[in-house]
Amino acid sequence: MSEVRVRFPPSPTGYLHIGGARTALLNWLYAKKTGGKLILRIEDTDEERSTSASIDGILDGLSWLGLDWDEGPYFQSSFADDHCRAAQKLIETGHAYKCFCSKEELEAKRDAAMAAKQDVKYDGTCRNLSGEEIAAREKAGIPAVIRFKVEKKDGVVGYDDRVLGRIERRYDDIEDFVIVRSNGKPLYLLCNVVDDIRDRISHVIRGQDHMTNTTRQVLLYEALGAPVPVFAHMPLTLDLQKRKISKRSHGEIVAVQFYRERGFIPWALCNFLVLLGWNPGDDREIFSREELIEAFSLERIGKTNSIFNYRKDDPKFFTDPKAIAINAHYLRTLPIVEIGALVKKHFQTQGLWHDDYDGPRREWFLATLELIRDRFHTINDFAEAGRAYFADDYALDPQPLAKNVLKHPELREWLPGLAERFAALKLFDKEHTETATRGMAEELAIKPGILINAMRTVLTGQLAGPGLFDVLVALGREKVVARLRDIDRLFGGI
RNA sequence: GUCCCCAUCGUCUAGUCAGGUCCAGGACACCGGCCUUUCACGCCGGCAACACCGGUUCAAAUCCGGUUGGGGACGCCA
Repeated sequence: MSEVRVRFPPSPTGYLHIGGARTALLNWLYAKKTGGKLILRIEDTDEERSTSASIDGILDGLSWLGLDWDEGPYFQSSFADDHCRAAQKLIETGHAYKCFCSKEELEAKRDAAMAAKQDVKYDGTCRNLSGEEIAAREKAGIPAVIRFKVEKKDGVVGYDDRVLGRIERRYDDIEDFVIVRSNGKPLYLLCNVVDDIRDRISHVIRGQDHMTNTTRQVLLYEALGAPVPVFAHMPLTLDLQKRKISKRSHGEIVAVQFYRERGFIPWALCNFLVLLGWNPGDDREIFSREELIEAFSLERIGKTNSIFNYRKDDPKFFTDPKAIAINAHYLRTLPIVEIGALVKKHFQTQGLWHDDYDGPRREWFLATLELIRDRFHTINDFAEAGRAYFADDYALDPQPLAKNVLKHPELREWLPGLAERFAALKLFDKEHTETATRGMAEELAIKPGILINAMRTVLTGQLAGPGLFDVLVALGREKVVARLRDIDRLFGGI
């Protein structure tokens, strides 16, 4: 068995979206699994829509996801000569011909056929022009495209799909498709095959939306005298209305970049994406890289399209709930130093980072992340719901403020009083702060919960959080005392 | 209209190739309970699906046929 070589060939016409990321991921996994190579090739032959910003975005997205490649990025546009030579060869060997039908004519015919609910295949007008007829048209300066000449014969062309099984299509059902534009630029169908041959691609893993391309491309491989690679068509990812997910209709929610901005852990996103249309055959759903590579196989890719369960404007879930759940799982189970590294990056962009956190305060920093991470869903939560641990400009959630603080005006006395007790404590630790708090509640003949819940809200801005006395220790005496003394500011507005 | 693919809980899916161990298993979400000064985590429990109709068989989610439904493709886009 020769070397496995797979490729990811994005067209740089937008950002990397999760469908593309999923394709890249599966190719990457197969390469890793087999010890093969992943080739990255930018398919930029549509010069009008290709942008360099898009190329950067795709490369950034892949890097962020941790999907590395072994060769490339190659640029399809730099192999234009190969593509043209292949087209020329196809004409010379009788596998292709020039077609002088105008775009307008063809469009008119196609529209008419569609309207009449007829088949819309090319009618073969130029298929059998004589040498003289061709010469005459060329002399007259009529622009021509090059079409592939599909053999007129009974039978089928087919391939053995590693996911779907044997796929066949009758020659009769395949029209003479265009492989070179009238401006001389070869089209995707041809370029893609020529590049895959040159790059010695052994397995083509791509979406089911390419299935009709594949049968035509098999014809090209054969005409070009090249071995046909193994194909594996993966199911598509659809939205709740069962439409293909796309930037145009779904916006940022399908962009890898969006998940990066919202505080996703890169591998968590990969883990979620691989489960859309693949499973290991047992009940596992969480995989380390190594585990996933070990478990992966093309045969376990499903045949059924899956739905990306995202509801626009859902107040509770900003994306597919399962994606969030997987991310949250990683957030609370990854080694805390890994979380620390991710939080550091985010804090740096938020102006919350202090170099101390990598130095003398490192232990405190990591312990605090450990304390609060259990109820967070994304890395961004550390700077939002967790802000009070790292800065003084944290927001107070109005709901708990009303419920836990403003409801008890006596807290204007109690909390500063408690602050003084804390200030006087020999040791500011869990045990002593708890004793002081409960002691005061007893003296006041109130439930300790009143003081505890009030403190949680005042000190963290939140309704809920870790055990309060852990919070006190994490914040440290200085901040706790200052925030409790300053209680009046909260009542100022009433 | 033509061609191709697909069809199990709301969603992701196991089971289908080698029919019985499946009155269908897991996960997410949802609902209830335990734990807890709060919330979350964790644990326990619940709700919830074999698209339909025929056929084959002692036996069908599983095999066969049809119907319906969904998706994809039908560009001088990739």
